[in-house]
Amino acid sequence: MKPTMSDVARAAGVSAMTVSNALTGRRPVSPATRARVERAAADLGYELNLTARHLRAGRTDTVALVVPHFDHPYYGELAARMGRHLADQGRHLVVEQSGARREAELAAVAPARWQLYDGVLLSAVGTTPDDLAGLHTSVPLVLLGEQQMPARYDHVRMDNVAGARLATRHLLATGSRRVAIVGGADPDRDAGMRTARTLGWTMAHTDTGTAPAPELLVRTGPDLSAGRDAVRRLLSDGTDFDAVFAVTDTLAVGVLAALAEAGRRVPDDVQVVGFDNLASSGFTVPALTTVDPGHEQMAVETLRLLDQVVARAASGEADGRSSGPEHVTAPVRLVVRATTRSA
Amino acid sequence: MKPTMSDVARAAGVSAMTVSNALTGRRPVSPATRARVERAAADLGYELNLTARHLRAGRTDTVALVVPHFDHPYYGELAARMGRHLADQGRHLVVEQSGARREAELAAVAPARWQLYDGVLLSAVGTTPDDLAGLHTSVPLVLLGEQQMPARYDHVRMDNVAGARLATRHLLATGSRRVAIVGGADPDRDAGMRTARTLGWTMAHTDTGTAPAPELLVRTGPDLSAGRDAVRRLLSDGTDFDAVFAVTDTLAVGVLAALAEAGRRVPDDVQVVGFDNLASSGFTVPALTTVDPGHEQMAVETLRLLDQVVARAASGEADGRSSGPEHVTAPVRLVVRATTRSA
DNA sequence: CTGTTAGCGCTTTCAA
DNA sequence: TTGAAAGCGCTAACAG
Repeated sequence: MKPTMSDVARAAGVSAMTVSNALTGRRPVSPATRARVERAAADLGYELNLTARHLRAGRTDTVALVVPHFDHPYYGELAARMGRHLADQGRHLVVEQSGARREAELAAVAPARWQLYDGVLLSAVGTTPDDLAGLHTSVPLVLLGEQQMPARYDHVRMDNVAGARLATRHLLATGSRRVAIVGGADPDRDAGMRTARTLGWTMAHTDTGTAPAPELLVRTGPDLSAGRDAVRRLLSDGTDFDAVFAVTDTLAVGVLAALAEAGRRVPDDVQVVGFDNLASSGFTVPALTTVDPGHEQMAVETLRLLDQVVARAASGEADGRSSGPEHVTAPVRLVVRATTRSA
Repeated sequence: MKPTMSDVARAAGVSAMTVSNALTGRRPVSPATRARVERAAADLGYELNLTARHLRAGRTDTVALVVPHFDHPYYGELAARMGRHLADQGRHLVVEQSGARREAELAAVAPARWQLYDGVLLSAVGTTPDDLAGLHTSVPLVLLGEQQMPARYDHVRMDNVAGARLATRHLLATGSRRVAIVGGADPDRDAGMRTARTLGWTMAHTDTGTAPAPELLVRTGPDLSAGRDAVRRLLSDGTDFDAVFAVTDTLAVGVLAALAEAGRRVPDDVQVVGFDNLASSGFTVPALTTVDPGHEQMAVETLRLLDQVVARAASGEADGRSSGPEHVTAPVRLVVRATTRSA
C-alpha cells in the first residue's frame, strides 16, 4: 500500500497535521521536526495525494479548456496562449478535445466535471444555445466561439462580420471584381462563424454598391484539402474569379496550393485573403494577407471573465446579479502581406 | 451550499447508499425508489462530485499527455491522435503544456499528480535522463521523445537517424551535391532529435563515400522564422548549396519561404526535404517531400505500453519483473512530393 | 510550535 | 432490495 500522511507521521513520531504543515509550509514547524518529517517521507517514498486535497479544499487551481480539435492550429495557438497566461498566475491549464461533437462538449461541461476544475473555458462549436441554456447551475464557465450562445453565460468572440468585410473590401479596393468566398455558408442557415464571415463578404459588396454573384460562394469542409478542392472546382467549372476570400487561413493554404498547381499567379492573377492570422500564415508562398481576430485581447478578456465568474461562484452566489454575464467581441485588424496588391 | 448525496437521500427518504446505487446503476434499485431519487436529485440540482469519487475509487479513468507546446503542430497532431484512440476506449485524455521547461516537465510527472491521472505520457524535451531516473516510484509513465531517456521507463521514439539518412540519401540520389542541413546540431553535444537527424545526414554522405562540408550545417531555433533566417544567412554568406534537409517540416516551411523570396526555384535550383510529415506539409508550394516518422505506430505502441504499465501498477507490483520496460522505435518512411526531383 | 477532532462526498463492506 | 457504518487521505478549526 502507498504510504499516507499518517504513515509518515508515525515514522517521524509526530501527528499527521504536523506532517502536512511541514510539507506544505502552511504553518510554521520547528526545523528539527521538519527534518525528521522530511526524512521519514523520503524513506517511505511518501507522495501527496492531490485528489484528497482537492476534496478537502474544494478547489483544484486548475482550469480546463475544451476545444474541438487539438490539431487545428487555431485551437493550438489559443491553448498555448491561455496556458502561458495561466502559468504566469500560478494556475494550471488542462486541455480537452471534444471532437466538435455535441455530446462530448456537453460532457466536458457536465455538472460531474465541475469539481475537477475551478473553471471551464468551452470553445463551443457542436452545441446549440438550448443545449447550454439547459444546464441547471451556475458553473464557472466562459464560452468561446462564434456560434449563437445563451445569454446567461459570459462569452468571448471575434468580430467575424467586420473582419470579413475588411478583408473583402481590401480585395475590392485593390482592383478585384469577382471575389470568391471559399468556405462560405448560406446566410439563412446556422449562425456560426462561416455565416458571419459570409455576411461580411456580402456587406463589403453592398458597401460598394454591388452584389456578389452566387456562383462565387463555395461551401467547403474545414480542412486544408477543402480549400484546394474548392479552387479546383471553381477552375473546372470555368467560374470567373480574380480574388478569393478564404474564411480561414487553413483553407487559404489549400487555396494557394491549388492556384499554384493551376499556374495562376498570386496576387497578379488572383488575390487571396484569409482569416485568423495563424503563426504559419506569414510563411506561405506568397505570404498570406489575413485578418487578425485579436488573439491576445480574446485571451485576456476570457481570463478576466473567468476570474469574475469563479469569484462569483466562490462567494456562494447562486446566480448573482452583482455583475451580469458579459458578451465581449474582440476587435479585428487586417494584416496585409503578399497575396494582395497594395492599394 | 451545494447539495450532496445525503441531501438527496433525505429528500427522497432513502439512504445515501441507495442514492448512489440509483444514480450509478451499480446495484439494482426498485423502479419506484429510483424514480423518487431521480426526482429529488433533479429538484435539488444535485451534481456528482468527481473528486470524492476519485478519492474513493483511486482511479480517474483519465490519462494526461504532457507536451512542450500546444501550438507546435507536431504535438497538436500527436495529442489529437492520442485523444481519438483513448476516446474510442472510453477514457479521457487531458493535455498539459510544459513550455519545454525542465521544472514544468518534472512538475507534470511529480508524485503529487499521479493520483490525478491513471497514467502520464510525457513528451520530454527539457529533462535529462538523471532528472527522470531520480523519480522514486513506479509511476504509470511512458516517455515520448528523442532525448536520451532513463532505461527504467517505457519509451517510444521515432527512428531519427534512419529517417534523416533516407531523406539525405534521396537528395544525393536525385543529383544534389551540396546538401545543407537546417536545424542541425553538433554531434558531440546533446543527444536530442537534432543530433540524431544530423547524424543521419552525415551517414548518408558517408554511404556515398563523401563528407558534408561543415559550412552546410546551420544551427537554428525551432520556429518557422528560424528556417527562413537560416536560408537567408546561407544566401548572404554566399554558401553554395543545391539542396536543404530541414530537420523539421516547420523549419522547411520557413526554408521554402526564403527560397521563394530569393527567387530560387524549388526543386530545380534547390531541392528541399523536411521531417515529420505534418498534416499541412502536403499543401506547401511546392508540396513538401518529407519523412513520415510513423505517427500511428507511435501512438499505438505508446498506448499499449501505457496499458501495460498501468496494469502493472494496479496489480500492486512495485517494480514488477513480469515484463521490463520496453524501448520502441517506430519505423520511418520517405514521402516524396514536389520539392524534390524524381530519381 | 504541535496535537486532536472532525469531516470534505462518495462508495465498499457487512448486515438486515 | 435497502441501510448503517466506516474510511479513502488530507487539512480546517480549535485546543494546548
